[in-house]
Amino acid sequence: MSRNETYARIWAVVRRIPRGRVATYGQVAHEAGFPRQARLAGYALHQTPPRMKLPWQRVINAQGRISFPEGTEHYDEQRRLLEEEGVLFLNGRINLARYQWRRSGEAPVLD
DNA sequence: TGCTTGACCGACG
DNA sequence: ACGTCGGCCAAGC
Repeated sequence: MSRNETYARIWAVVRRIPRGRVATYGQVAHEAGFPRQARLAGYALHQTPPRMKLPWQRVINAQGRISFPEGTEHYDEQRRLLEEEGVLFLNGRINLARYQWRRSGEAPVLD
């Protein structure tokens, strides 16, 4: 499988994440068909051309945190975009139980 | 070619 | 709540 094909599959998954929800790198990789390759998802996003207008901000790490160091432009931008769509941060952390995107039929979303 | 790095993760102490 | 380690694998030098 070519590199572009691999990235295309990852991008396709990211595009499916609804507004106001988030997914982890590992989850995105897994659903794209690459289990245990979280880094691949991160790398694909890193390589995303800005003009693609992908909802990249909806991908966060498994700890419920933004993967950029706090205080960087990237961090601020991602956090702003997420808060704009209603995602709440508590101590720099997103509650995955509440905001993680799940395909219908899986795990309940609690309040 | 080989080595290091990284928008990662899960397990373990 | 830390820190460490091994697994992953594409990029970049």
